[in-house]
Amino acid sequence: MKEKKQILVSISGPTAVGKTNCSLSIAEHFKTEIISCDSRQMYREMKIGTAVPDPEELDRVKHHFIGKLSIHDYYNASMFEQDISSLSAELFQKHDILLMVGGSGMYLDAVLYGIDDIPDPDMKIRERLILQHETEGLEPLTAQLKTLDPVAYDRIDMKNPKRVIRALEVCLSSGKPFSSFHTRSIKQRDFDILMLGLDIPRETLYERIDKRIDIMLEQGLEAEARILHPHQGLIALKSIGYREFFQYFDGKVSREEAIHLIRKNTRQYARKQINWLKRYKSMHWFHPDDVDGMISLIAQNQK
RNA sequence: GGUACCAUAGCUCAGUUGGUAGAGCAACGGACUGAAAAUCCGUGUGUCCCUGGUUCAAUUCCAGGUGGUACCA
Repeated sequence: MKEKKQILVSISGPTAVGKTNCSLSIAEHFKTEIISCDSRQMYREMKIGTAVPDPEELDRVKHHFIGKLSIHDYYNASMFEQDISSLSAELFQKHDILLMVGGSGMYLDAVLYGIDDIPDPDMKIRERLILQHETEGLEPLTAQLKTLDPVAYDRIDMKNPKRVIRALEVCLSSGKPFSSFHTRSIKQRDFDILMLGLDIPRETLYERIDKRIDIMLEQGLEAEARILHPHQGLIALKSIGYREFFQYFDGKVSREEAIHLIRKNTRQYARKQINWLKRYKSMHWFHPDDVDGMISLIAQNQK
């Protein structure tokens, strides 16, 4: 008895392009479930600013990973990759098609290619390096990396503090060069991955972004941010929509400026997402309204 | 209708004592292996309103036109 092909259908696209709506229709058509590939919708305290599907939408189709974390939890792309590996194994028992929906590029990479097994970050070392960067600048760190891992030194952007600190912390905690952990291989999986990308004209996208921000403000984004303000140092709260309100609460900008910044940063974020997604040669691009087109492409791939 | 002022990047405006121009805000391009909605790198995108005149050379000076603003009728 021949089994039907199992496909993980990834639906991605820039923020506000219309992923939720179109993925609900597709999931209903295939009577399947949705796994979120959105690094911020996982935090249950951040609902309005991350535009999670509303309760009625969550009721229509079973969603996974939304609200599974607290802002106080540590999480990363590698953990996401592990989570999706085990969850998909479980869900493919019931479904031949699974939807993965979201625009977090690095998480997508982790699913599509796998992510190398690198020792977990040692937070003490990381904090020490961050402190050193603040007090002495980037220079000593890049110099140290050059001796510990010349390969990484050549490969990594030496002007980017986060990259330099990351490489160094792995070298220091493992005793081996950071670059030695990179296998540059693609992980084999027992299911196919079909990449769908949503795209609309830039101008329309920006209109949708503005509209969405208006809705967030109506829904009480400011109040949500106010509650989270005491925790503004957390990584999760570096998110757009929150960090700008924190600047306002801290008296650094006016409320009007903060909202203006939210609009601008969201547009820039959307551009970066588009830029990231353009790299996937296997991406099939669709207008979000073309649900039928996506459904027939998925059906074709099942054969 | 008259007078004055203005017209330069997507927007607000600088500027060139005549040698084809630059700020802010926007916008755009790119990188990415455990912080990724993070972080980092890069780009001026222009018929200087139009037509003619003076000049080796006009976005700049002159004339006319067009559009705008203010005031007077």
